[in-house]
Amino acid sequence: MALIRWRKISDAVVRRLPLYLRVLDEAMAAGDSKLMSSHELGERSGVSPALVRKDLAWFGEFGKQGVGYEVGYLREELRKILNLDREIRIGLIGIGSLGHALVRYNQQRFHEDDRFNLHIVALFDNDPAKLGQWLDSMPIRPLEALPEVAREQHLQIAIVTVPASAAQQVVDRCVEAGIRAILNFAPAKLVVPPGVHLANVDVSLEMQRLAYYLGE
Amino acid sequence: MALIRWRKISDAVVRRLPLYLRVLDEAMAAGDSKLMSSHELGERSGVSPALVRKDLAWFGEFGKQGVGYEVGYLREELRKILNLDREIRIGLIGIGSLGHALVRYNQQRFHEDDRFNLHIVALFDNDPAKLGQWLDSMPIRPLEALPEVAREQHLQIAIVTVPASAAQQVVDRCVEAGIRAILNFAPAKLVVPPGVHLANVDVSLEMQRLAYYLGE
DNA sequence: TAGATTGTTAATCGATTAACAATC
DNA sequence: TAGATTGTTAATCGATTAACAATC
Repeated sequence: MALIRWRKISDAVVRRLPLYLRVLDEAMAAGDSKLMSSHELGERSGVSPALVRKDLAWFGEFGKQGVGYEVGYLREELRKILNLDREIRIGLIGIGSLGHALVRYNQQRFHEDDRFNLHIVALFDNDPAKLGQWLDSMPIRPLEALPEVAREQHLQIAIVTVPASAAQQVVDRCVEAGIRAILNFAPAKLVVPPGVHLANVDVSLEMQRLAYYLGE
Repeated sequence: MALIRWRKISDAVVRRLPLYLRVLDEAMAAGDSKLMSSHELGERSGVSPALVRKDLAWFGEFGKQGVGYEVGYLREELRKILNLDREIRIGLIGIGSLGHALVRYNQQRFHEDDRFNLHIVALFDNDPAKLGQWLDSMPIRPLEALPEVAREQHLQIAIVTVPASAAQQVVDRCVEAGIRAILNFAPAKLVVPPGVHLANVDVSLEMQRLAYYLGE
């Protein structure tokens, strides 16, 4: 698989891989048939069968002609491709109500599923009232501790849940601390240098987008 | 604008309109120049100038050649196009920690900005322990009250923050209650009939997607 | 073997960009 | 007027779909 990565995989493809993985996880949990065709995998993930095959083919040959894909095997391969076969350690910056919700959700998921490897392991906030508080047995630290903690705790992803006005500054600090993947919830257009990956979850943008369709 | 809607506007276009609106809001708040070119609007929203002009042209002629777009005017037009020029009433279903966070965020935004018209006005949850509780001066009601409340309160959007296992059922109830726009936070592929619009915010999908890039 | 489904190439579709006449 | 920028058309680019030989 790494062999084939010289050709850059488009973002549209990468976006669908977790969708496929989820379907395989569900099939595994439900004890469905050991085999799944691109037709069924596509059906259950909302993607055409041809596109499923094309997406997977970027990374290797995982199926058997006339048979389909072996659920357990394809699932393991997708986990490797997405780097989800090992623990990924995450720092969360901004411990407001959304931050709380994300920590809670993540802890639950992490503890009830031993194959779920995304793990929030460090919390940061600059509000003096929050410093010293603990959440899920993690201390809330000042942002200035980020470089040190990032190194010691091997943080690889940062989740940013601070107000929009502080977000760019916080992201800059993350980049300085060597973090190369950031999930931003602040409603702001942020800039990161090449090589750093930024994903945005913008709830108010989604709501405004939905409002458009009310006029139809 | 409504005149031109016989030709269906693509989802990619609709997705960018709130981006433009946000830039105009910010320019307005900052008291920037009264005029903005497609170049600047594009720069600040991360879209090419040509695409900005093309997107806007679907809805009318809002600019002046040689001059640009009048910030206040274009903003008002975009608000109309997005139906954000009047109050949009929203029901929230599933009052867990994420639901709490969304209510809190929405109330704050709604009260501090009198032009922000997206308003969560009704709360639902089926957990008996939560029924009878109040949140931000709204009672938490059972889901079975949805059809009645949707009618009385003129709910137009539903936000779904229930567990994945309950999400399809909840969405079906929303549709029955006449709601035609749904924002789903549950990590599940949901099905809605034609004419109903579904937007998904899937945090774990975004995280898994980011994890991919850690391998580069 | 016969039937089914993959991996892959060619065709299509749609979205973005480039270019420029119109015009403020 | 001269310079600038829109609205719009044509060209390009990339992503999806259709089709099918390979093969299990």
